[in-house]
Amino acid sequence: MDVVPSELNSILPDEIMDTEAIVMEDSLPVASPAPAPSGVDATETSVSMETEVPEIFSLCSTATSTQMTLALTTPTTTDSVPCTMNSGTQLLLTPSVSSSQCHTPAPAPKPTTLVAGGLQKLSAPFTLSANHQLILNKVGSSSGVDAKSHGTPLLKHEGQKLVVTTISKGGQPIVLTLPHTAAKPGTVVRTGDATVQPQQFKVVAIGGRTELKPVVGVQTVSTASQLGSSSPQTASQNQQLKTVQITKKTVASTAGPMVTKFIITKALSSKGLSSQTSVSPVLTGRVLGQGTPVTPPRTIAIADTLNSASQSVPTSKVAISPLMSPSKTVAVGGVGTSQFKTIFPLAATPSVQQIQVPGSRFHYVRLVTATTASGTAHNSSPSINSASSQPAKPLVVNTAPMRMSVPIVPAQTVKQVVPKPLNSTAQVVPTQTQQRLIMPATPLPQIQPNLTNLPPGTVLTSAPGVGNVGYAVLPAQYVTQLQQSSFVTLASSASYSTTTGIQTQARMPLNGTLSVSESTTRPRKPCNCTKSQCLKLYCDCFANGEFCSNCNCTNCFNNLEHESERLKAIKACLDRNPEAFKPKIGKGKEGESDRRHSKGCNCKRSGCLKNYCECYEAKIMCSSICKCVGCKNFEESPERKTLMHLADAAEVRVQQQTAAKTKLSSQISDLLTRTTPALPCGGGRLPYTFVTKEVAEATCDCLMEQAEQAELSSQPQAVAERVILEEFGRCLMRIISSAGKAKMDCSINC
DNA sequence: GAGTTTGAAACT
DNA sequence: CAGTTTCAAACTC
Repeated sequence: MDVVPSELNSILPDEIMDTEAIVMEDSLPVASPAPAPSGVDATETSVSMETEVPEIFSLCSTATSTQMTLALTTPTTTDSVPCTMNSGTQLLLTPSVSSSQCHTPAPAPKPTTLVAGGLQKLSAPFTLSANHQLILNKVGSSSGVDAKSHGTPLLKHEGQKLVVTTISKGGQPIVLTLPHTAAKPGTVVRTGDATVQPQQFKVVAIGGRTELKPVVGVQTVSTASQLGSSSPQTASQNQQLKTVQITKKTVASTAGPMVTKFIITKALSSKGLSSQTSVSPVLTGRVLGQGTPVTPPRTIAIADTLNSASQSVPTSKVAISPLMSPSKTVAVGGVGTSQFKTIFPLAATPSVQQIQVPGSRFHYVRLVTATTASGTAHNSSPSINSASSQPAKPLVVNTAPMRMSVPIVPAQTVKQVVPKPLNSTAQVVPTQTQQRLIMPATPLPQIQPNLTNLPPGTVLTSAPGVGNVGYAVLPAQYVTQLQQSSFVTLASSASYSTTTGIQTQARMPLNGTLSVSESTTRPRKPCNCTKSQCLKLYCDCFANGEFCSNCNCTNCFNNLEHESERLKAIKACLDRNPEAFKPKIGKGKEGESDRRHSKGCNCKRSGCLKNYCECYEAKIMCSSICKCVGCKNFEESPERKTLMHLADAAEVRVQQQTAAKTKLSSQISDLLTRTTPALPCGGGRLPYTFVTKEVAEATCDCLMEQAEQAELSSQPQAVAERVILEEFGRCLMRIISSAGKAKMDCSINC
């Protein structure tokens, strides 16, 4: 069987699956290139906006009498995952392995692994392993059979084939048989051969869960197709591959040390304006767990801590956005209009579900607080408390599942959310029993009728003691701001900040000064609305589902202080146009350009060659649906070409200037570094200005004093010089010591 | 920076 | 749905 079942395909969104892959080398041979399955239309891999994710499967590869549980995510409190990245493109993780987790064939009352958890139907709660992450189970053949009999998806190796067996929604087994030869990203290769063959999987984060899905040829075809390539080979040429390599050594495996290597390959289209390329991908921590910060140029944010306790996740409908993976930041659209969704990694991996409503620009996130026990999320502890104390009155959400919408952040707001471990007082990643999710989310009243009073930006929290579902809804820019600003504190033990407080934090960092990140990475230009109260689509902030922040608007109601007004305005806009908040730039019909204005422009005097024109502003050409007059924004337009050349030239100049400035700054920095003494403790370098005129004079005085004393005591010249030099050395030490102390004091005070 | 132009949004 | 008004951004000087 060489064709992926449609059920499986349906859960593999192209945008997610095309761009990521994990290569598992677990004493597994490297596979030869896998031919893309023929006769499969690449479009089949596309996923509807709202996708049912029927299964989470664990991949259990049979290995001869060896049993290994391999967690892709950060292990738990008992496991540590050293994480390194080479050349900024590869991340090496070395998780320890529990040898006895995966293969338990018998059903457990409180399943702790996927294998033991039974059928992983989306609609039914399931239990993840200790760290709530995908577990690759390497089991013996006999164990695999047992596990399969319990409905656990298995990844079996049969010669040259990798068979992923699971149960579809309809109860039908889904068997994914991998081609014998598969060596390319986006293909799945079997496991277990002595010959090294790359087995590649795609990490699919679904609603907070990360699933490792084998990449099959169909996906490869899709990728190639999307990237405009006619073959997988061409596709690979057009892609930049970001690889996350996870190396695992079994520690307790009965089979002895094993090395498992995962390679998460992020493919980026080289097409500058394509939706796949506008942003460096971010792999949130669900995939790999606690990670070491990754260095540029390509940042792969590895998620933070994970719980060790079992958690259940009531999964009903998990949205896989066709636009992006939930665990990464993906550009949608093109320059100027690209939109991004930033999804935060959560500690409780399976507890965030994303749901996208067809036709909606919002991505709904369902956040379910996981518990430490095997109970469902409905029994979870509250994730965010102190709702009553918040002036903005965050709603206490009942236990019913609810959907959260996530406004997509405009292109300018693209940021790589890098969850970084904070100190004890600043913790973004929730603890084991609590979740703190700050999610760019906006509830859509028409979809969430019981939350019609929730305007975008409302922070939803669960009440202490009664909450089981924690929601935090914040405008997208807050997410990015909060994420990038280290001052954000989401301590699990502290009371959750009020909504007003959060907003204040977003606008004003805790230290009272505008943070560099905020000032330099502000999502977009501030608005200048004066009459619309920023509650009409005239306001770009409002139109983008964001709060006004650092804007120049007057009488602004686009904030948490005016929730009700804002909600009404949103509702009014949606009443007028249900697609008011949808991106205006989207994909056109088949055969047309990839991007086009959803409504078309109506320009009359600008020739569609000025930024008045929304098409031109979005750097796309006018299409047949435009009603513009005298349009010059078409492919062969000489005026357009001239403008483009001018724009390119201007861009080059800007880049050159930027490069020159950077170089100058670097040189200055080097100069300062070379001219400043190093602290004895190695804690940095002192500013050269520490040697002030007064310090120099005092030093000279000391030296002169020593010289005079030596002279008075009729010391030989050699002795006098030595005394003077010793005094000079003491002076230097005092200067250094004082500087270090001052620096330390400064750091404490600051 | 003030004034003008422009086209989308809002309104009728 | 079309015409008009309002609005804020883009643009010009």
